[in-house]
Amino acid sequence: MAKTSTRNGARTLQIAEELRQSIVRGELAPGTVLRQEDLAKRFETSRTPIRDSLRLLERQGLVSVPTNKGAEVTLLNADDFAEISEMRALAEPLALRHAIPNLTNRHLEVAERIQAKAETASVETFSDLNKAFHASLVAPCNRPRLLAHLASLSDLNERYLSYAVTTLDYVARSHDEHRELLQACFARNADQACSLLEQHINDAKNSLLARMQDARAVIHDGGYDICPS
Amino acid sequence: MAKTSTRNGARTLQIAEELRQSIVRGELAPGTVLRQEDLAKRFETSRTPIRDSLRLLERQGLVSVPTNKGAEVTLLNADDFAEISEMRALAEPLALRHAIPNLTNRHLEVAERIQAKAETASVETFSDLNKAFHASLVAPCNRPRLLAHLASLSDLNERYLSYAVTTLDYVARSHDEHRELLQACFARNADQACSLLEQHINDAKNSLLARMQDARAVIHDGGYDICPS
DNA sequence: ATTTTAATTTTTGTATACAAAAATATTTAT
DNA sequence: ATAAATATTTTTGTATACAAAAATTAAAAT
Repeated sequence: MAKTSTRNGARTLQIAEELRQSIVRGELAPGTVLRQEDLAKRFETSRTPIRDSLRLLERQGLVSVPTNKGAEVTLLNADDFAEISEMRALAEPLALRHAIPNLTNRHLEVAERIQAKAETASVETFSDLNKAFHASLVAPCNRPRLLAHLASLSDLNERYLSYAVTTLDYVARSHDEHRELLQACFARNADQACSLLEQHINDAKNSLLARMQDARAVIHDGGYDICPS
Repeated sequence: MAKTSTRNGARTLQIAEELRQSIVRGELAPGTVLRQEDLAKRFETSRTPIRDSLRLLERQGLVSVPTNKGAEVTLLNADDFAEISEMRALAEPLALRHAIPNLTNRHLEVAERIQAKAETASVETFSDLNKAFHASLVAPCNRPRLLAHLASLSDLNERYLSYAVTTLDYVARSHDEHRELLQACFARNADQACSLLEQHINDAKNSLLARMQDARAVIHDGGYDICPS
């Protein structure tokens, strides 16, 4: 929270990153209105870098910044999650297909290590490591725009994971699927790897959508948003 | 250029839009450094809204805004164009598939009218109408994130089109493909429409890549960027 | 003459002050 | 008491001033 680095320019990025984590981890609930003055106080700075940070977060789809109104942490809902999953299921296998010819064993060992860590990790760090695992496999695809697109989708996905991964049945299956995917990558079997990845993303979608349906049924029947606050 | 509306907040969006057009149309060449003070003078405002605008354009991938350095109109190169085309070839047929069940004849007539206009349009307005045609077909897909993604890719694509569409052989083929695509949509033949759309995007990619190769060979053999300025 | 270093200028980042819009509270009329 | 209108407060948008970083120019050393 405190001002650790006073270097010019870096501050804005630092604030954006801290806010990003707060949002992704759910500390800043969906629908929360972010007052510029409050944030300025929290980060011991003026409103100018705060406004810059909010623009960066808007680009990542984590807040909406309507003119003349307070910025708002974007809401989560089932349709949105389904859409994000659909886009990932399309784009990530493409990236993996291009990455596989460039994947060295070193790359795969890094992915393996991340996965091992994820399997013993707490619920809080799971979604972070899950994201890192996916990123590590597609990283060598040599397509910066595609990677940026996936990173953005991955961040959005992480938010939903943090919210919905409270029971561990999905997590166990996810680990199995990651292991299987790793095997296909080690074998450099592009078709199988891409197919497994697509399935994995769709599995996650279906599991979480089912959970969201349940949660909705319990909390408020008619509503739609997870956290209308 | 002049201040037409002084309403609070709207100014930033207006500036961003005007800059966007300048960049997409090529009036602001790739690699051009954008000085905040210069832009402030041009738009008769202060640097604050200029900085906001630059952030918005950064989100659209039209400028890069490194800290403590001047913002720069992003460069164009063949790899980048190929990547953008690849992403469009994947995402746009998906959107079309979801749109077709919702496509009314009204929608298609609008698309037809845009296409008719495009066929008699000047080179300057062609890329604009081309973008509008594509947008009109996928609009009813009911997936806001996917549409935003496509809009962003479409803007980037427009830049390349503006640069490379100087001869009209590609334009003629593009018109044919658009007409064929429209027929498939009128027939509500989703498979055919999606396949035609994918082909159309790949055709455009190959045509323009070939042109870029030629241009490169003429202007500077070793280089890569179209406009290294 | 060339390279390195230092001084200067330019440009961006941040803080603060003021203006415009939105939200809230108050008053007034019914 | 309720609803509409008005006044007040709060909050965002913009302009300006100052600080820090980068770029440029000038000077010095080799």
